[in-house]
Amino acid sequence: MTSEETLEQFNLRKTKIRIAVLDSLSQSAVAQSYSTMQNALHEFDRTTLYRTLLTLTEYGLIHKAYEENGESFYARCFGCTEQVHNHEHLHLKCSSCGGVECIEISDQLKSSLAQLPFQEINISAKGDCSACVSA
Amino acid sequence: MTSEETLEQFNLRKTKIRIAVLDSLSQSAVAQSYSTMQNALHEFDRTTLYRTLLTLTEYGLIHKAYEENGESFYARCFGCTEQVHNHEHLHLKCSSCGGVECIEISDQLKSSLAQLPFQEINISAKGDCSACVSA
DNA sequence: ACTCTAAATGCAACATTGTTGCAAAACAAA
DNA sequence: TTTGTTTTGCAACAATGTTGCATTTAGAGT
Repeated sequence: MTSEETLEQFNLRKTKIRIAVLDSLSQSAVAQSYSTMQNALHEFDRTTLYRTLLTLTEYGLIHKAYEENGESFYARCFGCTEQVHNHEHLHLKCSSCGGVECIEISDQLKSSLAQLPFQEINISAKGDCSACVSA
Repeated sequence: MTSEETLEQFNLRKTKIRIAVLDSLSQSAVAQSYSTMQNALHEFDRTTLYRTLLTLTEYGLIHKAYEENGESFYARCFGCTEQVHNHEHLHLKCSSCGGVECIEISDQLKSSLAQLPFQEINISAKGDCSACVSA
């Protein structure tokens, strides 16, 4: 599904920056930092980017995968809605390249987490991402 | 063990702010935000607080329990050293009071996490903290 | 107690991000 | 195309992250 179709599906206006952000995150294997996106989308005002990320997060199209020292990383959501967030993966901050990767978790870990009486459980870890390991 | 004794054990100078930060976090049941500490320790410069938190984190006396929207929460470490971090608990951000609580995790979850090939695994969740639930 | 040296602090300064208000521009429906 | 609503761009400010440097302090030795 294209970014335009996705926005349409969620009844969101198809603006340039929303399409650009969705396109960018959809094509990226790793989560992108706010500053990276700001550089890539320098044609837009940073406030607009800020609010775009808020809106897309609110509607469950993207999620904040990782945050450290004031730097936020965003990734495309798959299978999330405004009501149900399905983030059954962990976020790996690469000690080598600094990137953030979303990684699927085992069924065992999923069931352990499912027993917890909390919402929006998020696991982050540090290590080497797949790109850096294979390099 | 007193904060002074702890600092001595780690070969850290016993300065006023370090003792104050350790005392404060040791007595607190929940993690404290940077801004909270800054208000409580307004006699010290915020840069000094910033560097104190860095140093105490580096030596494993405290840890950053949670970070969201640029607000960091710190908690006392127990059983951590500079080399080995033993953060086998999750950090619960209370949807009600906004506080951050450290919660022990089950052995099952611990063993699931132990199988992962990553370091510094951190679990955060949102829900109601024990104080707000019982209130 | 005094001195010395390394470490820590306070202050200034700047970058980045978070956040809000408001007028102008863009979008979507009629 | 017109119109009403939403979004954007810009200004502005707060908070935090971060560094450099001169001053002060802590701890060791005398």
